Amino acid sequence: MTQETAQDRLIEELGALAADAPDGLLDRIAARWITAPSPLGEVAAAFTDHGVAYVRPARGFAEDFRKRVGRPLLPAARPPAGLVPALRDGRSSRVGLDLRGLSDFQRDVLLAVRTIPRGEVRPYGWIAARIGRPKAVRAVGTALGGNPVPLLVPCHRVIRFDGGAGEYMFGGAAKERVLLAEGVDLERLRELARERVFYLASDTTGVVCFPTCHNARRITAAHRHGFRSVARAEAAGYRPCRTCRPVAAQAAAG
DNA sequence: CGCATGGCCCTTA
DNA sequence: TTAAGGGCCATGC
Repeated sequence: MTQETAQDRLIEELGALAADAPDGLLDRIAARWITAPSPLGEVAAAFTDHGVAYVRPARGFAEDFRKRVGRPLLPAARPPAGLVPALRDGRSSRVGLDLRGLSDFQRDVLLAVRTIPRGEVRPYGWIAARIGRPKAVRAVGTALGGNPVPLLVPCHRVIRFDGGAGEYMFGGAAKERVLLAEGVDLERLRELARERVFYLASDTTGVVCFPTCHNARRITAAHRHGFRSVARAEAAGYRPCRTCRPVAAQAAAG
């Protein structure tokens, strides 16, 4: 018998045991799941008593879950509060997550990504800087590739510094589609990038932002100035926005 | 500019 | 235990 078959058998038996257990115990052993519409199509979400642990397309979900999480999976009577709207349009970010079993690094990455507001994007390097590992840029991408809860941890809002969408577990096109649904104009970001503009500043507030920061979007054309780096903006007398925190992606960039 | 390359660091096989 | 490689990025032609 292969190891995988043995493992499947074990999971199945655990599930059978769990089915007869009292409710409280059951919910500590098994996960529950629901399906819901999302910009990626119909998705399913599995949750434990700690929070949502896994989100993937509804098609083939149970098998994906078994491979990745390996814990009995039972249907849920109702989803946790806020989950369905969060999956539908990414507006509610208050859904509890079960991130046990992840590395510290991956958890740090996911929690940082969760702070990116709907309608905005940040580069991979910004996440790296935020978690105190400014050089672990590629590793951030690796960590996001393993995001167990896409949409809830909005990894689609992390893009390349040059305005390219970058990779995505469901493909780059899907990433652009989700961002478009959230109101992000990637085309404009790429245009700016072509002119070497990665930050926008306002000469009325003296603040420099990432272009998608809601503060940056209110700058009128007459007062808007583009910059190639935070360092250059600071040299021109601007300070980084305290909302979007455009820390210098790389210290050397001048 | 567009492309290639080298550095970086976490994860997996 | 190690080595290879990835959802990147700055730099050098």
